[in-house]
Amino acid sequence: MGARRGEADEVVSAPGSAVDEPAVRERARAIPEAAVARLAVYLRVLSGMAEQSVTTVSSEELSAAAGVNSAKLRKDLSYIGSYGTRGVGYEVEVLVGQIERILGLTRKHSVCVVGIGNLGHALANYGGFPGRGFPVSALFDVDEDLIGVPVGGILVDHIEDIPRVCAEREVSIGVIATPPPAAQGVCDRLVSAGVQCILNFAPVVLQVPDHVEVRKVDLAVEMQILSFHVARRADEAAYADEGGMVVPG
Amino acid sequence: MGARRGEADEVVSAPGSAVDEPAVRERARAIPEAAVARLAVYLRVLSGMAEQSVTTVSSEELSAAAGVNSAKLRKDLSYIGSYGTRGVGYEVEVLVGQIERILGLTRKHSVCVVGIGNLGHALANYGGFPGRGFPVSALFDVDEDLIGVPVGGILVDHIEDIPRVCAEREVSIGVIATPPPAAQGVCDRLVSAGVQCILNFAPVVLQVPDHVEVRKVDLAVEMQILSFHVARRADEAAYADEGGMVVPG
DNA sequence: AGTCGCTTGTGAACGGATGCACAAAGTCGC
DNA sequence: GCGACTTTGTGCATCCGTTCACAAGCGACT
Ligand SMILES: NC(=O)c1ccc[n+]([C@@H]2O[C@H](COP(=O)([O-])OP(=O)(O)OC[C@H]3O[C@@H](n4cnc5c(N)ncnc54)[C@H](O)[C@@H]3O)[C@@H](O)[C@H]2O)c1
Ligand SMILES: NC(=O)c1ccc[n+]([C@@H]2O[C@H](COP(=O)([O-])OP(=O)(O)OC[C@H]3O[C@@H](n4cnc5c(N)ncnc54)[C@H](O)[C@@H]3O)[C@@H](O)[C@H]2O)c1
Repeated sequence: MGARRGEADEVVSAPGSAVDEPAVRERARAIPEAAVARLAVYLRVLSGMAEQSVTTVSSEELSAAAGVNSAKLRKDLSYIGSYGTRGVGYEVEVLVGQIERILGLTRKHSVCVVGIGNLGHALANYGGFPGRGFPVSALFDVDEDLIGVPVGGILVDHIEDIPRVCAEREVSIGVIATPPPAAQGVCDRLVSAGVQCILNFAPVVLQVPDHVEVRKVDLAVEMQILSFHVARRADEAAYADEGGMVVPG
Repeated sequence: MGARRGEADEVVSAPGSAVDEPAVRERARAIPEAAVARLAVYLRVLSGMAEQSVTTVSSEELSAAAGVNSAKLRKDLSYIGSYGTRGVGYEVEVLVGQIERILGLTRKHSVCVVGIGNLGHALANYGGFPGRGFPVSALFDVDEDLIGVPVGGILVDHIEDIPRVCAEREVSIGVIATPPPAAQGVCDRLVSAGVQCILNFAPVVLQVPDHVEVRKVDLAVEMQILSFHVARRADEAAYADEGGMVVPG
């Protein structure tokens, strides 16, 4: 989620509103964020199964393939409706369709990448996005040597042209791959151009208005989390040595 | 802090049962996973402040810079100890040191990258890892044309050599940037070589033994989560239009 | 010393996510 | 058509993480 300025935290549920139907609202808006992330994983696994002509799958099989608990998987699927058959399982095609519907993948989402350096090149050349409904349709940089150069089949435009090009190509997701100091400025430009979703690779905390959704990918943070686990494990080992733990086997 | 009026309130938490908690003192290192991730972010913000010669910072300032709630920040910091001064704030240097200690960053963690394609090249060339205590010290691929070629100053080795090279260079973190079908095999090799932490970019669910820590970066999933929010927002707008919703001021 | 204002650190309440366990609901075999 | 078997969908208890609110502690100023 995007960082919000001062305090004003947005309350998701409508307060004292008179007539409220929390239970059976046709489209459940109440899907937990964590469940959404897992649905995307299930979708990938299911797509793979569909390619191998698997027609039905049980929660046990699917959960194993996705690396989660089967009860959790069933609960996740229950958020989007009841599409299983008791005693049998789920039809792969149906689940794929329903998850795509919920994730909004029935519509194409054009992507732009800003900052065509090492990472930007890799992203622009990556075939995995178009294949999943996220065509990369615009690239931007400030480097004059890059402007007009084709990368992954798309010409690089100057960031001054973000508003025009994003509007023309109906960009709905902006990916930031610039050096950290440039990220906030680029972000502001994207927001001004009407882009409401941003994926940020620069290790900075972006400030955005409430209506813009930001997700970040921070590799240094990932590594530091791994480092923490190494350290913790070392601590535990030390404790086990000293505190007399019985090693099995 | 919590001793309300009467001081000898110690025994408050003794609900009935007699012998129940053997694991009270085991490890004070019970820092929630989510807090660890945020500590890494605080560390980066604090490092930036230190560079600008900021010496002290309040929880309010730091939390704003890190994009979180100030109470949450204080609680996160409380997991690692009490290093603040009431009425004043925290000393930047002290916090940096303590967070580094907790995250295990006092030790260098050598990294290897497997799969030197688009993404692997970007990672190998990235200067942000060495600068944060994660030197990239080995690269692997299967492509004969790449073996022996220097990328980012490191020669690419064949994956057959993973055990030897990883041992020699004391690699503790393995990064997987191969095509999805190769990822599990590479993962198994890394695990056999003693690598206990893996960062996976391939969109597959890796199976590993319990003692190995895996984190994944899945860009397609990130985009699909963004897509979900776009769809949800569209739904809400449609609902507001149709169902006469009162927009709060 | 007193006290005033500021900020930390933390109980406690809350809310959301997880996992268990089981009734409901279906299929299959006979 | 019936009963046995399988698997879903979910109520419930639990756990984890977030947020609030405030006493305790510190420095500054008088
Ligand atoms: N390369 C990696 O593997 C990697 C890994 C993790 C994070 N990152 C982060 O991703 C970002 C990009 O990394 P990189 O290695 O590709 O850097 P890079 O230096 O190779 O590329 C940065 C690109 O951004 C362009 N740029 C600079 N200012 C700009 C602006 N104001 N508007 C638009 N474009 C601008 C530059 O011209 C350059 O082409 C950095 O923030 C980096 O910290 C990179
Ligand atoms: N490029 C991106 O921006 C991007 C984005 C998201 C995810 N990914 C994922 O990252 C991975 C790599 O992407 P890429 O674009 O760099 O692919 P790529 O095809 O450019 O590179 C893959 C590299 O892996 C090597 N390789 C193949 N089999 C191997 C094996 N068994 N052992 C070691 N190396 C092997 C190939 O020789 C090649 O050099 C893929 O799984 C992809 O889905 C990439």
